[in-house]
Amino acid sequence: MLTTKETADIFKAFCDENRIRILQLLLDGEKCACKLLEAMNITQPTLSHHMKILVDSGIVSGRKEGKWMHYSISAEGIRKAQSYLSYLLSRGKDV
Amino acid sequence: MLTTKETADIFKAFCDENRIRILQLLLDGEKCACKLLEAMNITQPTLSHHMKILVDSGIVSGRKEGKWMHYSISAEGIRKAQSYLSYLLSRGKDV
DNA sequence: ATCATATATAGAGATTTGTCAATATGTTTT
DNA sequence: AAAACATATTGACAAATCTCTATATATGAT
Repeated sequence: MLTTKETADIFKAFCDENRIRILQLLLDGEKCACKLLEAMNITQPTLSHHMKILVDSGIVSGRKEGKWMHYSISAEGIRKAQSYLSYLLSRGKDV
Repeated sequence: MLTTKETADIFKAFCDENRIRILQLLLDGEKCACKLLEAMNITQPTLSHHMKILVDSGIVSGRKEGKWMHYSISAEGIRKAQSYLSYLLSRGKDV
């Protein structure tokens, strides 16, 4: 079971538009930070900032290979978020 | 299909600790704003602010009855968030 | 060793978000 | 109509977040 803060932190990964775009880019598989960077209209340090939030939250996993960082969506992280939502649904009433 | 901003807005509902606590309180069913207020250590305007975010995002639905507002978790809203996560999983690789 | 490249970190400014006190709106009771 | 109560809105301040420039670190190539 997650704490209130842990839960909020996981979902923080999804509440910035640039991070949603990054996830969109990762949908078709692992990508290098440099590829993400050229696809987005932000500076390199800003990308680095967002990748840190995504990785720390467990939603994305990073793999270092030489001087490149390869990022991909982490099924395990997504499932953690999913199970919280299921938990809410399991007892929520309405519609 | 949701826009980037719509997606981010839905998840914004979950990224504040007080809102997670509110959802926790709503787990056992509909509650009046006054009940939420006495269970939480925030002022009435602050609660009102958070309820607006939760309702606007579709995660919670509100029902007015006389002078009371009754809030409950909206299954439909939760499902929208769930389906975005499923979408990420459907193509994400890794673990 | 030096240089070039990829990424991370530090620090500063701008924007957004959360919080409160004060006040407004809407509803019920007297 | 006035008073009492529940909730919403406004406006101000504080804290958190996003973004940038400058710089540091790490790796590979010359």
